[in-house]
Amino acid sequence: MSVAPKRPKGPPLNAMRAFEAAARHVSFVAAAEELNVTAGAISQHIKTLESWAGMPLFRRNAQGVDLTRAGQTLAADFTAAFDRLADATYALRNLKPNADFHIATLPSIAQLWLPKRLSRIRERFPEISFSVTAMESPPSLARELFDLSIFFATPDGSPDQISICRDEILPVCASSRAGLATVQGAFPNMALLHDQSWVSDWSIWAKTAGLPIPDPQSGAKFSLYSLAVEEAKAGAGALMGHLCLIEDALASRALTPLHDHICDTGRALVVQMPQASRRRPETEQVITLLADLSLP
Amino acid sequence: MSVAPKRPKGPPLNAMRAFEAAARHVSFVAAAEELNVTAGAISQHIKTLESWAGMPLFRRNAQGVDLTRAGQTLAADFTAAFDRLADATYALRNLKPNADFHIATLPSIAQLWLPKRLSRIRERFPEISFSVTAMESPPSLARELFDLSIFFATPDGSPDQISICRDEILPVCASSRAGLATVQGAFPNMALLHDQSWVSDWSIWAKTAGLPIPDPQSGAKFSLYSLAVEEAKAGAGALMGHLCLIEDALASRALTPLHDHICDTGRALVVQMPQASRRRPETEQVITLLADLSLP
DNA sequence: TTTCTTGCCGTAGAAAAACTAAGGCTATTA
DNA sequence: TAATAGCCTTAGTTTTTCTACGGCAAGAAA
Repeated sequence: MSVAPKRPKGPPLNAMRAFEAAARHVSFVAAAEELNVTAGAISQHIKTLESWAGMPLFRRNAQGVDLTRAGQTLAADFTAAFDRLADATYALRNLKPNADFHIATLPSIAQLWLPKRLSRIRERFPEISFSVTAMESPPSLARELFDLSIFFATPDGSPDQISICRDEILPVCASSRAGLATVQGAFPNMALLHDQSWVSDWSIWAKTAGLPIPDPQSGAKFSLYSLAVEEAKAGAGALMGHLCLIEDALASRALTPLHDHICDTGRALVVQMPQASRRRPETEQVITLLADLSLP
Repeated sequence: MSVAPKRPKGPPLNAMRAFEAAARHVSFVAAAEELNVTAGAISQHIKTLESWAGMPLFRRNAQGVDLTRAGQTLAADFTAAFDRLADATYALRNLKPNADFHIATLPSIAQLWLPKRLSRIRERFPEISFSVTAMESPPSLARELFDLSIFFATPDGSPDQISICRDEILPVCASSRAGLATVQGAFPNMALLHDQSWVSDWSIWAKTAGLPIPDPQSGAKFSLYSLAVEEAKAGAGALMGHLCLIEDALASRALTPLHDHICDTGRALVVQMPQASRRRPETEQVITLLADLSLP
């Protein structure tokens, strides 16, 4: 006769959220990044949930995790539930008229492309504060409270995204060294500069240009593209330039093309917004201002 | 140029849950009871949410709370979301084959009606542990992890509930005092005994019996009906007996009716189960055993 | 092979969140 | 006029959650 004094407690909400994120990403580290915590925290949450359920939900392999049968069954339910909760959260946030407008984007876009546009946007909406969060890969707008994300991507035709311009690349260097580069036999006749996460830029360009480059991954690597741009301006070598990111440097003649072949990477600068019901009223206008080409 | 380093954080999950419960009950204390915390905790959660949202969600009046316009808008969204989450939670719990089976019921039912039936149920399902949680009012099975609730209620014809027997009352007292009670002019000729939450029992019976009782709310009040039953057995006075709760005492002649009028309160002993998708597989059989009248 | 890298685990201590307890205030009920 | 019912606030405690960091195992690279 066990007369329990307390109502049965469900599992902790935070543990459920951690499980949902981990299941969706099939990765503890990715879930941790989404939730802004360490992977250890995710691991503990999931252990809590597993011990509540009395069975394992993930199989831990050395090179990653995957869901058990039970875990798979649950993941769908939890994702549906947290989707609804995200709806409610957006609704809550959107009640506030002048809440912060959050933009997620690549560090390079944040530094090289956005500032000019953002200042015009701020002029247009002086009462709203615009926050920019830099990250390496696009957040899920179904889950995180961003009002806009701007990344290089292959457009998928969804009505929630708008393609601003194609991602076109061509080699550039400091104008002061431009003359020297092309006269010799080897191309380019100087060190290569790379962004750490775009190390294959030179190979891609070389292939479409039909210009064999001996060792297209050699050279200095920078964790931020803007650092590589600065180095290039300073004459440190040749950089594979993404047109939309170096428009200023080209206009001011700080950088000069090393070759006239422009390679289209097939991707584009894509602005993605949340599903219609979650959008801030300003969204459309902000996008118009972002896409506007008539900049000073 | 505010480049925020961190992803925007949503409101704390626990605050959302507290808000949802408070909005549904339109009461902080009721929400607190459902969530097994104090009202102060709910109050703080809601304040957290309100400060996150930047606007009040509840209006605090001296005799209770009510939702603001904004709060009303949100309540529906949050309730939908937590309903889904409850689905997921039930699914998680139901993965475990022999998880505890939780029954919610009135203290009086738990003490006077359930034990006999429960022991037969335990015989039938020796591998499952049955927990009984006593509470004053039925929990929401859409939200709390109970597998069954048993309360006095007016049946509403839902397929998720089964009516076991009508709630019929008649006055009783210790058999040793039965002869004395009815001979005098006043009825009953002894002190009245009451359960604190059923103080109008005597009035209800008196009205249908056509027997005026001078002061039907006077007499000793007990916080538990079973205490009143014990007192009655000990000869302390007359109790309004609920037939299904005193069946044993009547059978053993520890208590004797003081009058032959039986009053139907219009309510019934109702067993309620969660919606079909959330039920434990044993539920139907458990109910059959509960409803079975052929008891020793 | 050996070494590097990636991703999860475990533990301990630190930080943050949540909860309780207790005293106050206001309006309704007796 | 008192008692009751609800909510509030504050302070202090308890519980939860998080980070930091050393470990381990498997696959990739040298």
